[in-house]
Amino acid sequence: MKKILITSALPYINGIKHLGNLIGSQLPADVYARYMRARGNKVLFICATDEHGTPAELAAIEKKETVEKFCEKMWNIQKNIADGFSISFDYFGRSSSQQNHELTQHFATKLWENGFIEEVNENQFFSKEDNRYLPDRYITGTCPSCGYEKARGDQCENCTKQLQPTDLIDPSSTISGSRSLEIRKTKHLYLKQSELKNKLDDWISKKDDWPILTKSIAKKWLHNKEGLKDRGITRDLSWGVKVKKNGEAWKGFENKVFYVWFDAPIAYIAATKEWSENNSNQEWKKWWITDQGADEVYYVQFMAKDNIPFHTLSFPATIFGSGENWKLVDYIKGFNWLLYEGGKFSTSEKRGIFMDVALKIFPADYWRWWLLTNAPENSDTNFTWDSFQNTINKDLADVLGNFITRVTKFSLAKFGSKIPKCNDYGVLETKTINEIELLYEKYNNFLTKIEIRKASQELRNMWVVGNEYLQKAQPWSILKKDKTKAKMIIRFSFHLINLYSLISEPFIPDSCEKIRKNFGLQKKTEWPERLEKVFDNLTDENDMHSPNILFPKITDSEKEGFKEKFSGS
RNA sequence: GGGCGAGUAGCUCAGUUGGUUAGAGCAGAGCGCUCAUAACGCUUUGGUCGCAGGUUCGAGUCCUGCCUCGCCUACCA
Repeated sequence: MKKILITSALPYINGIKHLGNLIGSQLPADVYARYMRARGNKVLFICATDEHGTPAELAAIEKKETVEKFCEKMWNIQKNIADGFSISFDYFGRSSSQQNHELTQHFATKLWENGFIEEVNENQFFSKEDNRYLPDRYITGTCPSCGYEKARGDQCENCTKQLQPTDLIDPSSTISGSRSLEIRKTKHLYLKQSELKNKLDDWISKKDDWPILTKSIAKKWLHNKEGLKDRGITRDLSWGVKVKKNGEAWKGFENKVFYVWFDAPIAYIAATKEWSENNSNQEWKKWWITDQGADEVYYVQFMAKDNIPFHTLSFPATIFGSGENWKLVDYIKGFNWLLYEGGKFSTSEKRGIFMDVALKIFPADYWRWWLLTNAPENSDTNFTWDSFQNTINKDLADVLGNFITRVTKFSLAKFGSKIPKCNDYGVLETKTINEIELLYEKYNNFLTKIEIRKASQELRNMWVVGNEYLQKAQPWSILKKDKTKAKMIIRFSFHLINLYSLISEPFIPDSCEKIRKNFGLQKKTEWPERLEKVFDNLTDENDMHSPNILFPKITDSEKEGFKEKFSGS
């Protein structure tokens, strides 16, 4: 038994996430968590909302709510949606928690003591009308380079030139449109990542097993022309973690908060602490502090590629710089983008499918299956309705669902509502078990290595074996001459169904639960080392209930309707 | 411009340290079965592995150049 800590990237609080966000972190993390639990490991699967920053404040203003209230509401919504997709978090916390405030301040204090934080004077735009400092991208003006009138303070979208907000001609606030902006001197804390560059480089260089995507992004940031840059970790906002040192206000930073990217990853630790304290224990230390047990933990992070720099560099820099015994990540699984019908998912243009809407139109397992079998592990993946329909109808309805239906209906019609007795297996059954055993081993290997697509293919291959078996065994014709043997075949088939309901659980947990319920199969168990065991463990008293269609097919007209509906504004 | 990745059957992809006739799923064709969500099973048609050179007894797999696509990053001389 191993201890495995799993975190998925924190979803930002300002809105409902789309399917790309789901497959980029929470969903594959859930597969891994479910698998590792099923294999008898001690798993802790943690996530939280990322709540601080200007976008959250603005979203709250738009909704005419206080930012606290807004975040609480959105946290609930995001939590419910995650539940809707059966994401098996052990704890879903919030970056705004008391624990995160304290830990963030603690890290800042340690970094300061160790000389990895410095105070830097900067000029920044202040909008009188909005009564706030404006982040670069919230300033609009004319691009000095190409004359485009709606260039943002960080970049001109027209000519792609990188800009400083002070470069803009006739700048205005994106929030209010106000032109009464002034440049104010303000002081910020910088994390001296550059001084930790070699340490980070050494650390990453040793990670031979990391995916190319993860390592190449990290290496690029370390070795580009300017090297690893120091980064500002404070902002002039009110919503966030107050800048404190040793628990007291940090002189000169009384009205500032830490920048989200600094406090967000710390929230992995803080959320674990929340979880722990809710249970009135100190378990969290065993997961996060190396000399208190965490050195035995295998820690895996899941995220989309845009988050990789923070997890390979910034957060480790925070941990290294603290000089304390915090657990570092052991493996980072990064994902590419999910595209929608060849283009990008777009919140503003309402293009693509969002998590709340997805749950309203199809069961979670449909989405899980398609997304996981097509996980953007090696390159961007394109979601199309045609592919979705085809994959679901073929894999879930025809291969798995129909196998279950044909066994069930036959058994009900010929033998009644009890699963027939008779474990007197013959050559064909042994052969079938052996065949699945081979696939099962591959499946386990892929899941261990977090190769989601490949694992899903092996799972499907195991489902196919069920249909092949029935075709060869032909219980419908055997029944005419040897009723006992027909019973044996059907019982064996039920054992296959039982097996599928166990091992498919990381991918389609809701359906697996439904299957077990419908057939009165035994409670969920750990996965066996050897499969023979599973083919022996149905009791004689299992009833089957409503043989409803488990996976209704997606019709052409449904598909066409959704294509139209989600094509964007 | 630089960095990274990808270009393999109609489509989506897999191809481990270079080794005998290049694989899977879907789609197509034929046959079989009738328990089943017209589902399933078996057989089968598709590939000069982006292009051109090179290394090697032998390259989809290594090297060089080029072309196309995607992502990241920078516009410095």
